[in-house]
Amino acid sequence: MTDRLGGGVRRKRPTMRDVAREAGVALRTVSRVVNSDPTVGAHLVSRVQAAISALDYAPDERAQQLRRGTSGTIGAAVRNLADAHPVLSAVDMASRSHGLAVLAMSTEDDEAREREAVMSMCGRRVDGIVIEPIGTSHDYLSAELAGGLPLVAVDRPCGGVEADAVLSDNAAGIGMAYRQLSVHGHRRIAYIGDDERIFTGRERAAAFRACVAASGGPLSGMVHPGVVTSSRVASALASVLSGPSPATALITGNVATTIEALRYLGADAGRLALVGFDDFTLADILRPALTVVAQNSAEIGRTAIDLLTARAADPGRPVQTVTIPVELIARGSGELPPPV
Amino acid sequence: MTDRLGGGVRRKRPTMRDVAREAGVALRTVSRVVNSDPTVGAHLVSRVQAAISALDYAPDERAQQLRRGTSGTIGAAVRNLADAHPVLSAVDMASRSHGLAVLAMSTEDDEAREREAVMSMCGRRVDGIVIEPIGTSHDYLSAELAGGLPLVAVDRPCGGVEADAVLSDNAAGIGMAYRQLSVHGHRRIAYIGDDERIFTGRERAAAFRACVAASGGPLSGMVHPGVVTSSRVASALASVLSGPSPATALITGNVATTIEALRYLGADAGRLALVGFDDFTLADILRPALTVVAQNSAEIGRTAIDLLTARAADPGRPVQTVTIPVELIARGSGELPPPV
DNA sequence: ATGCTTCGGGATAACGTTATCCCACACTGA
DNA sequence: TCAGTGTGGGATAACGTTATCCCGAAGCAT
Repeated sequence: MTDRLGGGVRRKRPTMRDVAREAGVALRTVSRVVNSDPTVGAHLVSRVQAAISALDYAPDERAQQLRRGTSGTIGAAVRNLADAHPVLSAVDMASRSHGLAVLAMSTEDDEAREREAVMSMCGRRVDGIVIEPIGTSHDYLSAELAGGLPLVAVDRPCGGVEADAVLSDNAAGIGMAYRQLSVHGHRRIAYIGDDERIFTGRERAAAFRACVAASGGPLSGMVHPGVVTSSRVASALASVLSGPSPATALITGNVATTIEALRYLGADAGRLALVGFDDFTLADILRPALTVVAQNSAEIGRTAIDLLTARAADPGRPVQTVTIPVELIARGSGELPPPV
Repeated sequence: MTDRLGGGVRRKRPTMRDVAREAGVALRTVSRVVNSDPTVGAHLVSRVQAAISALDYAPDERAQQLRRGTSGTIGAAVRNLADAHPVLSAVDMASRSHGLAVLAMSTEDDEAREREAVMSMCGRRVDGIVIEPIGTSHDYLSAELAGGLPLVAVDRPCGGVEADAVLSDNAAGIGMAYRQLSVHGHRRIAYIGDDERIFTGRERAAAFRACVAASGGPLSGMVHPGVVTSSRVASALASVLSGPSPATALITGNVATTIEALRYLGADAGRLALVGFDDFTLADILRPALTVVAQNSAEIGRTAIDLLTARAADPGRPVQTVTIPVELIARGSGELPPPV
């Protein structure tokens, strides 16, 4: 397990002391040159720089961090590193523009893993954490938060602790999807999505129920939240499409569900109107092309970093939840008419 | 730019010294308890642990790293954090099982960015680096490599320096694709892929030419390497499909090309036999489902970490290039017959 | 009772930086 | 010539750990 690297005899790196000796100056002078302190004479500067490049010296950031008290790194605990992750990418970009590096770790949708990752980041004394929370309770973080750790939840709020959050406007998104299908003549609309123990699953399912209630459509047997597995989506879909008055349209609550639904429908995909929550790369290539509610990942990432820096500057500021608008992208599948 | 966080008054964290004072023991004893040194008496251990949890103490890993001389972190410089990145995910998994964390940074296919990212990792004294090289020359790394930095190139080799590498068997993959199309009756097979300045683009185009030569098929106008843009793929495809004897089958050299080709073909996708290099999530949902040459990302990631740890253990070992087999997954698009 | 071993645990010096002090040197003005 | 004034640059003490020593007390045999 913990075999950490370094068995071999890796040549030790030159330190500031070595540079000082090489240049024939004091340690502190090298530090001054490295930090471009203007109080160093020009020819001393060049002598030190010569020594630096002669020895291939590069400062040890860990020592700098330790001394300075700041790490220049923010942690990003995301659900998954394998799938496309536009938010992580946006976080990376925004961080870079602040001179910060991103320590990305995946939580694999596992509560223990999440905790492990976050604690490891704390141990590394990151200057802040962006988290896509998976666990329902994050009170293990309360000590850190009380200590002033800037933490921003993305996509879902943290449970049990007060923390800044950036969320998508789930209710509005479901509303857009529902309206689009209604406008195109659908009355019997079904929803399949994530487990309601998950925040987004809960919000989206609730929003869907509200839409149905508001429009007076049929509700019973039309809402299928639950863990997203191939078989569960398949059976939910089968039940929704069978019986005397089957659904003519479907809203899927996340990418995984959308894909499983498409897999199940196969060549019959064109028979059922479909709007998926969340966009993905190939949605425009499918036949019919997929109508989606797209989240603004770039904006989410940027906002997360903004909140992080704001809290770092003022740990006492009130906790804030920012909701980012979503957008309906009509590509065809959501505009299919109901069968006559 | 470099505004680093920390403007606010973040409460300072408890240190080992604080714990020692709280528990009424010596500093060193706390360290012993933290590192579970067996030479500490049981009741002292519990007293120290009580103090630790009373103060919410967590050791500063940076100080540990500084003192121990090893960082427990490996850097991963990958082209892109936004797209699906199964190799990064595999690297993350494999690292975790070694007790290592992964510092992931994206290079955005930019040579300067790559250098910046790698140098930043070196400054953080990572124990090793996994890199998906983008630049053609990596001699800025020669000093680090000479110093014993374990570095493994993934997907493409580094240029100008000797370093371990894990590559996919590009030639075999193109061979499989070509054979599959031949077996299904195609004679006029075209190839569109990445720029030949890029290693994989070069290897795959060369392998394709070799296949054509070996089978005695037509070559002229059939090979289109170049930068992958929507317009270039479109015009290449148009040229390949026009004229008196158009191609009846196509091999695409990477995911981006595959997707652009599908976008261009639109509803006509079923008319052209197609095999894509590299698999992706929705390939099985397309109509017709896409036949691909799949790389073994999990194996690539695992092997990279293996090479890394091996070099860390023995910096003097010979540089090694490992080739990972690829696999043809027939889903339909590559098994379409030529039009009669 | 005394000498020897064993073993728990405390000072203290690193690790590679930066920040605080403080001194030595040149320069100016009377 | 001497006091006053910057000013470049060197010792040295942190930052929060761990490793090396070393000491005091207890256990054992004689």
